Amino acid sequence: MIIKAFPLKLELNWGEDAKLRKIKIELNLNFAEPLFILDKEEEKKFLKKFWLAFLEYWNFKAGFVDVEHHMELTEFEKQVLEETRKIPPGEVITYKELAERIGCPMGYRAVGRALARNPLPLVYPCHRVIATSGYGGYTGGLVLKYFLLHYSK
DNA sequence: ACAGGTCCCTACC
DNA sequence: GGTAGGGACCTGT
Repeated sequence: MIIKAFPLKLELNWGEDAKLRKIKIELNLNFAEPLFILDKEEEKKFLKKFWLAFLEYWNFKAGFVDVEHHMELTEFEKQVLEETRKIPPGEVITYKELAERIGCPMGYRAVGRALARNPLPLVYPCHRVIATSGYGGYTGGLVLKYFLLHYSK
């Protein structure tokens, strides 16, 4: 399923259990395109769920997209992602700060690695974690990270 | 064993 | 005083 919420393009993968597995996110500046593209008719019911949660985030009513999902990750990785949800919208913390918050002060590098594997951007707002020296990295590209931080929160 | 979405101290300019 | 280089730290494959 593809959703085009200008200037974002989201590609969503759902499990048979109707839980979200993966989001691929990228910038898409072509606005003359259909908003939703469903692979199968039965995806309609997932779409509604997601779209409502997405709008809450998009309209600054929620700090992240709160939707049912399933992830195959280690405890450490889950802990890292969970911690990103505690960062208030509009604020950022560093990889090091996040490492300290989960009680692993020397693990900032492992934190970066865990964030790089985040299968659900926006559901876990990993874009709010930056480097002490600047923006750090983002799997969807730094331009996207910059956009999310400054125009979306 | 190696690779990271890092950090920080050290040179050098 | 800015920045390039390198070693150290931690986790997952």
